[in-house]
Amino acid sequence: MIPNSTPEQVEAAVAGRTVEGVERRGKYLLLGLSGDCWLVIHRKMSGNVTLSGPDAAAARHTHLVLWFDDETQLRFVDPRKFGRIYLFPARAALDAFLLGRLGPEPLDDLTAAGLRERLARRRARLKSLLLDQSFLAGIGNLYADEILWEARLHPARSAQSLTARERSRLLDATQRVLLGAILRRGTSVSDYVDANGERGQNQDFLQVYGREGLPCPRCGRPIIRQVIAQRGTWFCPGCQRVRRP
DNA sequence: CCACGATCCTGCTAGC
DNA sequence: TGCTAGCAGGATCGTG
Repeated sequence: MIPNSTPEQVEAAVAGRTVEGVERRGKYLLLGLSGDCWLVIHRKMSGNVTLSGPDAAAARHTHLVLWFDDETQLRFVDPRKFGRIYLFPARAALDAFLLGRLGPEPLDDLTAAGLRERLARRRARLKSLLLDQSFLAGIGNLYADEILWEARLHPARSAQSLTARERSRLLDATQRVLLGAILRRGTSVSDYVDANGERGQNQDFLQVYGREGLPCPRCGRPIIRQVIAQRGTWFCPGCQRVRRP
């Protein structure tokens, strides 16, 4: 689970250091330690990062525990072991790693002109693009489906086929869906909990994801599920059409 | 450039 | 009740 280091090196690197800052870029959690050392965690499918007291029961599949002076523990628990822990000896090395993998932050760095230029260079289907972290950072399978529903766009539409109006809807939908999910402190469709062990609320507000057969909240047609871009994809065949009716 | 399959793992559940 | 096939919040690599 440590692609660019070893457990021994991680242990040696974190010992005695102070956490000076916590950042996020895409789906990567960045822990800035004293002396320009960076510990980076990606939760992938099933990982959770929590803070707990020293006496809290140890969950199965705990792979990393950071002990702080005040007895607090940061724990990384990941049953499927898809999660990854990286160690970078300097911010420059971390930035180089992220630069090659991540596109702009949808809520911070994305403009209408920026999105237009990025879409113009691509022919892929919208669903594939939204899942592509180098196109936009941080969007996963369920948010991709929710965004495309909100924007009334078919997941198999090709990027360069979008009209200016549709591009605008896509940008608005992306930001609205992500902001809504953040406001509700995340989507716990399964085991996700935040650092305090609290489940999010956004799973109770999903419009299409995981809702095959249920009526579209907008037009009432039953939601359908198809595999698109290798992933389960839920959308409304009534208001998300490849071509206008 | 793009689509797709395989791969890394464990746990849950729908269906028989 | 017990078994098993299928599916799951992700990303990478190789093939065509």
